[in-house]
Amino acid sequence: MGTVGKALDLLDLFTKAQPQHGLSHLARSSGLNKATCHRLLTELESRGLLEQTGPAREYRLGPAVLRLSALREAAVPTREAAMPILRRLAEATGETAHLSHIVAGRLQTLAFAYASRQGVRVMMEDADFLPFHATASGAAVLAHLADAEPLIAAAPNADTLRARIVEARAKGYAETLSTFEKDVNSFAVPLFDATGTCTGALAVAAAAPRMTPDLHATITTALIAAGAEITALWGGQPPIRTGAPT
Amino acid sequence: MGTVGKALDLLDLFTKAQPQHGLSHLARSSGLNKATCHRLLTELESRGLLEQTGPAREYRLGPAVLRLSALREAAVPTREAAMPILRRLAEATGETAHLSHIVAGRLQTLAFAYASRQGVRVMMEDADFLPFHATASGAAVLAHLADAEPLIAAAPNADTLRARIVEARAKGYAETLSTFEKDVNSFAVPLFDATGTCTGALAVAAAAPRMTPDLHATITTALIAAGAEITALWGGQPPIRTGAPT
DNA sequence: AACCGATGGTTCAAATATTGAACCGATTTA
DNA sequence: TAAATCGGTTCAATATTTGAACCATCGGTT
Repeated sequence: MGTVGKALDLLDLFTKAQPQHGLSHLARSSGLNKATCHRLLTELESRGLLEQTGPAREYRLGPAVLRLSALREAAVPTREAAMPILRRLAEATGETAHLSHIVAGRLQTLAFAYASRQGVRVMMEDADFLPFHATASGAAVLAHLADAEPLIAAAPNADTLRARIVEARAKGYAETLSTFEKDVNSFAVPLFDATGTCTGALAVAAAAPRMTPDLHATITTALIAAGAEITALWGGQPPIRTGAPT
Repeated sequence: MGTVGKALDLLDLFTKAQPQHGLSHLARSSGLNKATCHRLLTELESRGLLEQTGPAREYRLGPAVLRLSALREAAVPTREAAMPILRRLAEATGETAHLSHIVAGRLQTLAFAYASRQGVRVMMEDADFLPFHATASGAAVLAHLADAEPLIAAAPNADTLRARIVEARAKGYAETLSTFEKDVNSFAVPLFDATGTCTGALAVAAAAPRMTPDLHATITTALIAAGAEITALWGGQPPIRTGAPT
């Protein structure tokens, strides 16, 4: 792996839960030598991707990332464009909707929306990574990804995951019951870009105790419609169904 | 300069005006060898900071930057927190307000807001860089920056810039008349972080033909108030006036 | 006050990754 | 058809990165 790869890996250590890190801590959790780590950090800092805070000299993400994301959204309005649809989906179903994107082989949460009417909500964190093997979004994506096999095989629950994926292909949406989080039923559809490759997922996470056959139907139909809308908005097209009857 | 610095410099080539670049073009405008450039690009791409588009194989900013910026805003809500104040400032003055931030020795536009009532607006691009020597924001910042001298000396108009800075220190705001853009009068105040260092500027850009003594007064008072508000919001404090009478 | 174990940061020879001219095949232009 | 792009690759020469050991400093214990 090249030097810049190591530097960029350091950025992955910054999360919602841990937005600040000291030098030694970063060196430990990245496996890099302290001196190496320090050099990479200062190099990232000099470009504004990181900054050092007050007297503790901890590192956190810097203001340069704001420019990059503004440019990305201006060039490819992935997030902002999808937000209204996401909000509508949350309202229509009365549950939490969220959008995720495949980034460097991982599933990254991009955005989410709550239904205003519910007191009990399934809470989400954006800017975090979702495990492929334990989420409906993961299954929806794996069902339509080109080389999903290695990812599936690597999962701790490869068998049930495989079953979930087969089901997702058949029904058009993936479903998990209290898998990633207890008492949360999740439903997800894949999203596609202009080349027909699956690049993300749209999901609804519902509180399990509320679930009824009616709500199930409401969610799945609204979800499929919203998914098609976002895919269209991204200039995308669902892939041609292979093996369909003539 | 280290390798990661070169890689990060590549990111600077992506702008609002030029959001996509081919390999050869990037190599040329960065001065890097094509092979080197290609390696750096693929490394950036592997982490999702860049992505390659369709058949032309051009590079553009990737979805990973969205995660970084979401985390940054969650940890340090620079932009979102200031937006309401920025909008209020635009409405109160009837002109265009904008917010910029010092990033790696440059002045980066963070956000802007237009007044709804005006047909003629001073237009802004966010996610771009402002020249220190030709903008009110630049002068406001230089007036309160620790080691501003080298930047001032490097300016093509060091003398008039120096005068503008002295005036900014005295009045509490900086002013430029048709400097950066023709027929635009700009006003700016510095913003400070918790350590008392100047980290950005808040500005109002007004259409020169509209300018009257009344409007001038409206703008400067609203600007100073809004600046103090944002500084306070950022947990900042204006520096202690040195050399003030006892 | 001396000691301990942290912290952030620096040094420099040894090891390793980076570099760049030349090359390739594929398009596009003349 | 030929010349000139384009994106991408190769490999020996080279310059950069690496990491153990080293400071100085801090905060808590004994």
